[in-house]
Amino acid sequence: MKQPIQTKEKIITSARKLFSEKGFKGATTAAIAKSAGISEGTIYRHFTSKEELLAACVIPVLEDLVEKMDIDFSKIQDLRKLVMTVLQIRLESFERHYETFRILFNELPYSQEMLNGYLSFLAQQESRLSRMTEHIQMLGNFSRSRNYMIFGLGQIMSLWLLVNFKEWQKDEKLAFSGGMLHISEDHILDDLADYILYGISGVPGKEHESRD
Amino acid sequence: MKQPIQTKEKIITSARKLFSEKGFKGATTAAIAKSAGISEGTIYRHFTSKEELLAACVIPVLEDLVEKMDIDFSKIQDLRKLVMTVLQIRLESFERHYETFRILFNELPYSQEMLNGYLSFLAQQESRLSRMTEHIQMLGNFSRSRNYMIFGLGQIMSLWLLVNFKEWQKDEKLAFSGGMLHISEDHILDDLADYILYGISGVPGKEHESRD
Amino acid sequence: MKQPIQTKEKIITSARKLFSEKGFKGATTAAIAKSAGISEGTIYRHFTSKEELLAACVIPVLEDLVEKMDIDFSKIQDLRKLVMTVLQIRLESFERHYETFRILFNELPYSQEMLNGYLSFLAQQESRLSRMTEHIQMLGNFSRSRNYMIFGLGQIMSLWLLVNFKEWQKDEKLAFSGGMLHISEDHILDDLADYILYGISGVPGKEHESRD
Amino acid sequence: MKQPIQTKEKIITSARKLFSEKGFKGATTAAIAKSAGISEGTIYRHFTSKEELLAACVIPVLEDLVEKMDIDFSKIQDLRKLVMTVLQIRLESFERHYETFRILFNELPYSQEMLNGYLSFLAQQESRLSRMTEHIQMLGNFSRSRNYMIFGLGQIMSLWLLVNFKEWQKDEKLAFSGGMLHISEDHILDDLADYILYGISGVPGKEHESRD
DNA sequence: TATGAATGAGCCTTCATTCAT
DNA sequence: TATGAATGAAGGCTCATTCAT
Repeated sequence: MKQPIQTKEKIITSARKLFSEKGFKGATTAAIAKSAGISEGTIYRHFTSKEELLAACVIPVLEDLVEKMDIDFSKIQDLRKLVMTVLQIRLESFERHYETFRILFNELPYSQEMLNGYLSFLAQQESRLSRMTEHIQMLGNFSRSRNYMIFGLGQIMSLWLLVNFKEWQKDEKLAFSGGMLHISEDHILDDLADYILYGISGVPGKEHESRD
Repeated sequence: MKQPIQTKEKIITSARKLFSEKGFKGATTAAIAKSAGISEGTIYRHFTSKEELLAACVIPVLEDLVEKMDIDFSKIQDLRKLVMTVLQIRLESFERHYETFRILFNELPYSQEMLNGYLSFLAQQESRLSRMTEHIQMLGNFSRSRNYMIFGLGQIMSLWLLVNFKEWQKDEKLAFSGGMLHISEDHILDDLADYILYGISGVPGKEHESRD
Repeated sequence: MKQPIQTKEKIITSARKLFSEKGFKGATTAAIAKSAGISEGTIYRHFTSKEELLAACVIPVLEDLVEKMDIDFSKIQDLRKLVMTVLQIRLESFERHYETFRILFNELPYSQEMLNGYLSFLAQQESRLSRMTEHIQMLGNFSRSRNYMIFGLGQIMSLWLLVNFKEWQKDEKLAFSGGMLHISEDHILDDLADYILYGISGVPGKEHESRD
Repeated sequence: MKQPIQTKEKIITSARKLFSEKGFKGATTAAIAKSAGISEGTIYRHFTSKEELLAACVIPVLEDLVEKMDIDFSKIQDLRKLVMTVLQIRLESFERHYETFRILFNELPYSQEMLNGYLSFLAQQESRLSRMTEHIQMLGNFSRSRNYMIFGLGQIMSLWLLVNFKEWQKDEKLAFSGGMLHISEDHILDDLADYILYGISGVPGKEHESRD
């Protein structure tokens, strides 16, 4: 028996790349097979359909994420550190699994299955987040803004947009200068933490800077 | 003469619906024609290609947006009010043109043309936003956080997610209860304004509420 | 009543041009209507089908030809002159009705109807040619080569090719230099008459020239 | 492995037949597939487009012709024999590759590509023909008629017409009796050679026959 | 008579999937 | 398990023809 597992992995890797670049419908099984260096028929030895292959591209990453998120935040006593930690984990995930997240976010609207999958992922995170929120309140006697969770998701989207802009620049697909959006990567997580904690009013007591 | 304009509008309306539901590739010209109650060939008397039809679905809305954004913010002297105004306009746009924005955001990654179109739209808004930011600073002696623009985009995405959740519920496509995310629509813009202004630390001096 | 005859003629003229350029299938009714400056529906006021329009392009010219050929060759007493006359008439026809002949020859293979039409035209000419042949023999005591009629058709094709080469050059469609085929138009009919009368052995008694 | 080569050949054979009968536009891929006993999609595993299939029908025959024409005429010392040889080769080509030549001649006017291809074929033959002509002159001290090449093409067209008449009769597509044109196939090449050498004045010294 | 919007059958082409080897 | 030729159901698009005005 030749390495069937390697073959399966090769297919998934190629599929992930092409699904992310061209979308689910835009990536043909022929292109995937060619990119994986195998024949078209072989795909159907390992997956019963193109849809199943799509799932195989996304699910393991999602599972990996759940695992990665399994951190005991209760040990973190500094609120800012806690926020930073969460942001860092997310940013890292987006960067490491860029292709998978592109697939996820782009196909989500068309696939009830993926949508439910992702929402159940969010639901799993919910209790964790609730606990974290309590922890946050305890730490800083902060008000918990109503609707904070959806605002938080939006914040996460900032990170996702950032990663996308970076990837686009890498591919030189974009005449776009990050400059237009005044993105300075060096401090982005610090700034985002400040923003989350204090909004545009800034850190209390800290001198107002006029930087951009 | 039969009503040529009505026909064209019917096609665009049907196309917008189907493009938004199934994506550009997923919506077939046959389905669009059927939904519009006309024959497939008729589409091609009004548009030279499916791509052109897509453009016809998106462009007028974008132009409408540019117009809608043409507000003189300098007259607004209250910072909170200014933030609320911007958020309200965006939320209204998302709600009124839900289908078009779905198309826009979902096809953006695959269409260099649309991407460039949207980025140039953003660029147009940039100087306006810069001026507004200065105005903001003047109003409240607020620090302008570095990277504020990308954070702002993320905040806008919160609104976009909100509209999506609402539409999904409307279609009963979703077993999802907004409750999971603790969304209470009544105060959402108020809360978001607070969040943008002061972050999770909340409005200074205001009693911390523990509501959700 | 506006000039319906003019309209009909305009349609035929445009159709002739387009059928000749693009072929019957390649010329669309839309293009014909546009070129004629009328609407597509109007074509069907004057012709029941595209096929009928094709016939209307070809038939009048064919009838005109029959008329033109109605010359009393018996009065011509010089054989060379007789041959020249026939060639001249044909060349003139090809030049004047270039478009129609293009249609005729190009669509002949696909249209049983046109083929039969053209063959019956040939058949009509047959008795005339027979009489002419007898006349020829009488004039010059020439042998009548067996199969002379099909050879004669081939000779006529030389003229047709000539006209085509000229038209192609006119359109600059062709990098082709008539030079390659050593065509010198000035003497072409003279030379062809010589060729028909004496073949490549040349006119007896005449000095052999080494011209090209 | 199934027989891929056989399949490709089957497609070409069917395409050649249908292109020749109905023309390029008149022959549909569906009809070709059905005639070849394969599915429509299979055509596109072997050819990237209908145009490429057309080329595949024509090119090999043209290449075969070039090869066939590679005869050393200098060894032929009898002029009549030389002429006969050339005519025989051409007639044989027309008969063997009847379908291909029909395609070639019928599509030539609409395809710049095929036209250029065929003209470059003619150009290749030109130097050969020039040499042959010199050879002819040497052999018989014959005059080289100006414009001989285009007249020669016309003569070749005689053969082409002949083959067409024969094929039409074979298909019983034609009420046409070759008799009308007084074609007697037995001696046709002999007669054509005579005609080319001596025109309608006939072979000098030979009794004038009054046969038809 | 003239219009031109509408039609719908049919064209070329693509692509996920199957199956004999 | 792997192959790759074959499939056939669409897909986007064209165009001769019709018909209400």
